[in-house]
Amino acid sequence: MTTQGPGLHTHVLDTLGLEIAAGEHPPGQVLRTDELAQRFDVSRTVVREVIRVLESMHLVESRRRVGVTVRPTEAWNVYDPQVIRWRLAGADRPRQLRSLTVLRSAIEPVAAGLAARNATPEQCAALTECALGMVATSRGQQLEGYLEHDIAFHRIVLNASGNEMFARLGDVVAEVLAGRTHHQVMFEDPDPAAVTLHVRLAEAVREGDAVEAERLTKEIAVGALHELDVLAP
Amino acid sequence: MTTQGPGLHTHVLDTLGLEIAAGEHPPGQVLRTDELAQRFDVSRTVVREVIRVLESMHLVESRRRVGVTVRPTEAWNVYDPQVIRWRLAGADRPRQLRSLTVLRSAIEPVAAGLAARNATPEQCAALTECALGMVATSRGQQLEGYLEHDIAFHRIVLNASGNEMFARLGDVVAEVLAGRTHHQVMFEDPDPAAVTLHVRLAEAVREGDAVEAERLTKEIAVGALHELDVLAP
DNA sequence: AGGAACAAAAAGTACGACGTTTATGTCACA
DNA sequence: TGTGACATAAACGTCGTACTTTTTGTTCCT
Repeated sequence: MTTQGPGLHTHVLDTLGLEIAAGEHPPGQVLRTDELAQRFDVSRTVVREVIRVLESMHLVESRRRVGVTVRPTEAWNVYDPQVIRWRLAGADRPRQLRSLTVLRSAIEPVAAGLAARNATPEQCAALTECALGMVATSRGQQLEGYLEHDIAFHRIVLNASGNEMFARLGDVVAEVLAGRTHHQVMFEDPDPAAVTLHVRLAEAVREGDAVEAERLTKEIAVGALHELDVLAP
Repeated sequence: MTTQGPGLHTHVLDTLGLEIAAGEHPPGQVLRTDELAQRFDVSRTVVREVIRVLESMHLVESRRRVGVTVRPTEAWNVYDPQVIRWRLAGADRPRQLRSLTVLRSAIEPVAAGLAARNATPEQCAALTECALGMVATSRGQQLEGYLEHDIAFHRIVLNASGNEMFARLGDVVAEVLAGRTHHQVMFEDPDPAAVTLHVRLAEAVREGDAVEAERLTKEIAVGALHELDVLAP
């Protein structure tokens, strides 16, 4: 997936963002707007708009008389879903996947605890449905279907937490889960233990058992971390 | 604080971002680039660049023949420090402060635990120094000095965790702490219990006691949450 | 009523010109 | 030889205009 619809601007932005995230333009390198316009065969107007967006993500910095400088990684807006996507597509996907999974392991247990207190009946029902969907697709190479339910499940938990910051992490989680499924062991069925944990988590949330929900989510998280440890360098 | 240096672009971006974050342009409202150009007395070029940045933050959506539509809050990139600053300056600062504090309460304990394992001697020393600075400024209306040390302290912990996603949350924490200090009880000295907890946390990190570091940070977090509950609606 | 052709509105794109800042080199002077 | 003022040029910043494309509303014909 590149990004969205048509548009000259979109193409240039996506290409440049991908390149920078991949480290093809090391920090400190300067890009000239004229050169970029020539390279992509677009007007300087389009390039400038792209630069402005990249600048708002702190991927580059534009200064007069010097040009557009690529900024070091520490400056990047690493929570921007767009940036995350670019980085996950690049070379250090493993590193990125790991740090995002650690982030999940911090957030999701707390979110699950809150969800147990705040989830609406509709959310509980949807959660149970997702868990059942995971069970149904957990065997026989139905990884795409499983992934879909898995993403939906975690998204519901984050939304049900009632905290806006948690809810907006749904996209990040989706990227992580998708990345994990698509770039690691496509030949194995998901861990049965994880499936069970999700089912029990749906129950705990439905029953309003916050501490159990938090505990189960922590277990899911450590499972995910362990999975990364065995499957990645 | 508006944002950064000079530049026509910066001014328009900041003004519009502030207005949208404040809800002055409700979701669904359409802005026309020509109108904006007229209003700010700048060229359409400048307006378009601003729109593109706003669009990358998912604050607006630009479509042909219809105009620039303001998007609902759920779509916003609420992790973008710029967006956070805009929202914190607006009307629903209390709500925002609360959800950010909950986020902190999820992240920082885990980060502190990691910091206890990974912190370098230099980081430990800096941490202790910050804690001492907090003690020194904890009495006698030195709130600005205290804030400075407090921010530095938490930033070090997040950095020392070794996780990039945690580290990049330093700016958010800084905004929260600053917002809390500047918009609530400026007349009271900080809670002595909190000061003690920070000192003990610095010790725990230095000694590599991860579980104690996590526990102490949780205590700090519940203290902050409680403080919000008594001081805000 | 239904659909197809058409017209208008707004953003998207391009281009060329000029302004502004600032890194850098040069020259004079001590 | 070193230092400071000054000129220069390179890059981005801003502007105005003209043209293109897409979407949408309207009108007219069947």
